Amino acid sequence: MTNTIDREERTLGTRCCGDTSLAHMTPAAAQELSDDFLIFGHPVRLQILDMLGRNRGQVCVCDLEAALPVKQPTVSHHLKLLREAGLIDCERQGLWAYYFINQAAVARRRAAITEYLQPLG
Amino acid sequence: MTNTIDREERTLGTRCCGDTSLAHMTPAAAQELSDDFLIFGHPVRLQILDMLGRNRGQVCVCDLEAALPVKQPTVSHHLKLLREAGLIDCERQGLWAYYFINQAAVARRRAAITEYLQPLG
DNA sequence: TCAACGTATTGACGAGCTTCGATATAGTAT
DNA sequence: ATACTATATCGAAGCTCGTCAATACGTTGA
Repeated sequence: MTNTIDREERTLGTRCCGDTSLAHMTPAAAQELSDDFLIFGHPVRLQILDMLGRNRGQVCVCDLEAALPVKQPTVSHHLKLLREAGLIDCERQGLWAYYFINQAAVARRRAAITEYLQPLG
Repeated sequence: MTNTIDREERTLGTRCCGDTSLAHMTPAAAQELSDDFLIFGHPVRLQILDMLGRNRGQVCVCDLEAALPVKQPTVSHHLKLLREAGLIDCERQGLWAYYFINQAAVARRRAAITEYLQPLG
């Protein structure tokens, strides 16, 4: 039986795992990855991405506004965040702005997220 | 060529996609999924989970505190959030509290996240 | 030119999150 | 008992995020 957890020898003032076996992600890597999670951490943004995924290339802001429980400035705000994160792009056509998913960018985020989560469970 | 995007016929005051083709996630589903993302949306929590993943069953709070850029009450706070989310559990042994990952819970979150992201890109 | 329209931006407000000092709780060693 | 230890909780301060009314901007149609 390898890797027996040996807690009996612990004395006060002693750290459990004294050495580098606790080596972990750098704070920078953790920060970057948490940003990857955070951009998906809002229901309105999830719904926007879902709608864009189901209606590729045909969705303008007024459509989103009609389907979402927030007002137009808020929709524009979340669209801007998603655009700055690189997850979506838009194409202006006259008055309308048609939004669509940047599939490559989403795939990259999904890969980073999966790579982190997989070893955990 | 199916699914041609037909933007020429648009007139003012008309929504692009008038019908149910925009059908999307329910707000409740979006809220629940965004919570799944949010619990991973902090660098300290990501580092905690990473350390617990690498040192199964041997990590106590003082170890985490030593490796993280925050003070002990903050570590305890994030541990509590992770515990309430079901992602980790702990086992008290004398003065020490040994934390470990709930692998099944992490796997469930990962499945929900992947199921959402996969169709997008 | 002018009014109506779709979208983006600004500014302000409220809510929630993160952090930490202080303190509480509970186990250990002398 | 007493002093010390490890962890949890409390309370407050600071900060970020989400929201929307008001407004700005650019386009369209008359």
